[in-house]
Amino acid sequence: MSASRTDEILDVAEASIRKGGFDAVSFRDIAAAIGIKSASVHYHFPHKSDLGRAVVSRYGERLFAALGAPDAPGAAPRKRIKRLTQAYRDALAPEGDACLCAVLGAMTQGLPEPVSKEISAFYDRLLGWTKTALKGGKSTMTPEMIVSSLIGAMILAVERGQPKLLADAEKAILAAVAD
Amino acid sequence: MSASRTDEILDVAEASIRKGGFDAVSFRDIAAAIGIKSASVHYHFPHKSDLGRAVVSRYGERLFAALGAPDAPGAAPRKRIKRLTQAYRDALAPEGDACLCAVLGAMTQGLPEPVSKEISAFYDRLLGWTKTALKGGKSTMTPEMIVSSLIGAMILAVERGQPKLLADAEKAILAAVAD
DNA sequence: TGTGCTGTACCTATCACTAGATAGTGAATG
DNA sequence: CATTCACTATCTAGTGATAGGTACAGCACA
Repeated sequence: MSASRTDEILDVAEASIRKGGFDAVSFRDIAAAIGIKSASVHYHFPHKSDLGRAVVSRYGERLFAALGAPDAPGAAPRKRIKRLTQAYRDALAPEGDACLCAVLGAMTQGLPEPVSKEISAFYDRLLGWTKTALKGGKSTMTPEMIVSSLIGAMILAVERGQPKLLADAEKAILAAVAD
Repeated sequence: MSASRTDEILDVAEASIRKGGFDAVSFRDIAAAIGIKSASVHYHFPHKSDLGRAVVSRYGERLFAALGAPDAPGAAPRKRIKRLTQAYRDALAPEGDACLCAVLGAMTQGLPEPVSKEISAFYDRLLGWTKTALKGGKSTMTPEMIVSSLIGAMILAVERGQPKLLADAEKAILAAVAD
């Protein structure tokens, strides 16, 4: 009912990617997980690259919806950046899997071009958001440093099994940003 | 001549992993790259997990050899940490591929257990080295923060095609460490 | 009647992995 | 000295499993 078939497929695909990378996704496994056949998955996403692109795209849409406008009036830079760090902590939360784009960003080289382009667009947008969000305040960290420290913290937090590492990164980032 | 067959295999495997993750490695491709047959690769590394473990293990040995003792007399903490950041920059240098353990760290969940154990041991050792290296000095960054910022910077540097991002991380780390 | 979605059945390619034969080497043995 | 033995490293040939992807039929609903 609730979720469309397309969304069901994307849900399973996203979870698989976050657990084991792009190659961990298989049409058969996705189909089995939601109770259809692999040919039906191909109907919605003819090629695997279509599926990958869609997963990344939806992930981005959701993230930026959660972040809100980076230049929303009334929100100070520190508060905006806090929304960003919070989003990363939320991404880690439920299963202890790494954020989608941390995983895919780590191995863009080996992905189908449509997917790596989509990842690239995601980071274009994320860095742009962060840059705008910092405007009007003072930061000792560049947008790139903020984002990369979140990526690294997430990866190490997952590997070590220590969510605290991501919280530490958040603290360091917020300490570097003043309104 | 120089390199043993085992090393030749590990060279190709490491390059493949760094480009496309663990699943990008195939016995056939490795064999073809060095002019033998896949069955011969299996002779040296019966299972893929053996190969993965060996790649990570050799990578670690080389890195720690380059880092030297973390408590070598006469070397100040700042200088020691600089060796660490330099090692990461060297790892990025030749091909623009990400560091092996950044890639594998990003997706430990989907790896054969022997490989993920080896990755875990690598980070145990790396964090231990960094902790010891910081002794006697003052740092506003924990060992975990130093390592995770290098991981994140390397991943974003590769994705963006901007090696400078890793240099920026180095600067920030060195600024946080005082003798 | 057409459109949207799912099914069955199948394709070819690739995967990790194995059995067993072959050739070369070096040391021990007659 | 010649032979045998054990070992190393490679090959050919093949296994069964799984991958992405396709052709086409059926079915429900408008």
